[in-house]
Amino acid sequence: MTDASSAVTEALPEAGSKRRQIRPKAERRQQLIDATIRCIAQHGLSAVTMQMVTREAGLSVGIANLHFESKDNLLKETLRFVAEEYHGGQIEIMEGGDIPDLGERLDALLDFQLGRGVTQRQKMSVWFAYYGEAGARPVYQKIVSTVDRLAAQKLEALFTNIIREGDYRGVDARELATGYSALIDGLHLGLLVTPRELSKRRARAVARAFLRRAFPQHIH
Amino acid sequence: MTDASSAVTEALPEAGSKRRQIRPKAERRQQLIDATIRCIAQHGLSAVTMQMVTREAGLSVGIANLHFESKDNLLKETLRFVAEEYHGGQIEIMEGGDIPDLGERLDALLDFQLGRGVTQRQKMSVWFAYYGEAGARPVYQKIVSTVDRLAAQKLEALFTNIIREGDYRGVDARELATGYSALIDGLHLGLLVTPRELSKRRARAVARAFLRRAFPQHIH
DNA sequence: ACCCAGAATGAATGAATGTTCATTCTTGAT
DNA sequence: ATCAAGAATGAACATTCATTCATTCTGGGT
Repeated sequence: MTDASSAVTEALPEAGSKRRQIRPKAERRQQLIDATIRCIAQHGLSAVTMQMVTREAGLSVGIANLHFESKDNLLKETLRFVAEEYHGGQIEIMEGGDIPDLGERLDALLDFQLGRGVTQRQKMSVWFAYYGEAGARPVYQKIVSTVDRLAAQKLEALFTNIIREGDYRGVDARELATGYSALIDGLHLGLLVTPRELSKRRARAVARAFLRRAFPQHIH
Repeated sequence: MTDASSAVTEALPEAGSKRRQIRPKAERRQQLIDATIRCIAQHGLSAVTMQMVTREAGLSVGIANLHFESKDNLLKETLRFVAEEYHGGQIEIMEGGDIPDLGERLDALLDFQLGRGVTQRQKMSVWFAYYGEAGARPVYQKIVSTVDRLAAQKLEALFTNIIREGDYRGVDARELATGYSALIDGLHLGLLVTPRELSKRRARAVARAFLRRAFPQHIH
């Protein structure tokens, strides 16, 4: 027990902190999800491996199967996290009483949807990686459509209020909401796949022009 | 073995034609690309294997590496095929002298983009499967942006002509073309991921409303 | 000071996959 | 009828990956 070797081993601070740390389950789960997002963005969903994710997280391979039961599940939970983060942010703005002016609320929504947080390559990559698999994986479809439906309802409600306030004629809130959502999705796609041709600045201008054509009094 | 087992085996016509057929290279390539498209749509890009594709094509595994040098290459060529098919169709309509009336040409474009041929789940799945990987694979980005750029130019030219013809004020052809393309992409995404909430019929109505707001004289 | 529940590790395992290549078969020319 | 060119086959191989689990380690409770 007075053996010196164990003391030396224990005091090794060289290659990062090698020290094994015990942390609560929730924290480790988030750590792994974050690492998964980075891996998907950098290598693509189809190239992601468990070894890759756990190395990125600075953890061992066993831990991933301890907190998530399988790779499939880790990927599923990662999608759920990204989907809820995005839609949660949207919904907070749309139903938030923080911004009473409807025009300003539209602006805030647009800023969120095409702003720094969401249009990070990381997040967009994850987003579309899952969309790509959604056709073949009902689980992904379900996760996305669940949050999607709620956001669509809130957006439609916001548009309905704006139409009433501005007394706009010949505008269908539901149809316009579908169009606006599709437009934002399409712009995200452009930002991801052809960033050379579409800057964030221009994407914002395009979305703003769409809203201005529909609600000229509210967007200047 | 009193029965003529070997003769029976040879004459088995039951499970498709077992007979080995020799066909020209170009035909086999297309056969494999078609099978790849079906596999991606059904199982997702990340689940596609060479065995799966060759079985779907009714061929052996070796043949794929004979005509394409690797799996990577097969996938790359499949993307190129789909991309060129889609953009080629668009461009033909946009620059085609077949339809002199500009409003009708817009209609034809919309019908193509949201019509039977393109919105087959198969094609859309492939489309977005690659978009999902594009963030991590420069090769895919390049293939898509090459054809994309040309289509964008043609669309801008068409819009410019329409703006001149209709004497529309305060409309920027370039900005509108970007918006329209993004809208179509977003609608495809909706058709793929949430087909329950977005029918083809409604997608068409949404796109048409977008155009009508911009070019009221040309779309009725 | 001691203990132990359970967090963390990573080598081992078995299954799956891309690629190769020795062999077989088809076709058109001779 | 014969033959060569090359198209087609699929068992074999090497690699990679997800998952397991015997073992080690940590920190809060006593």
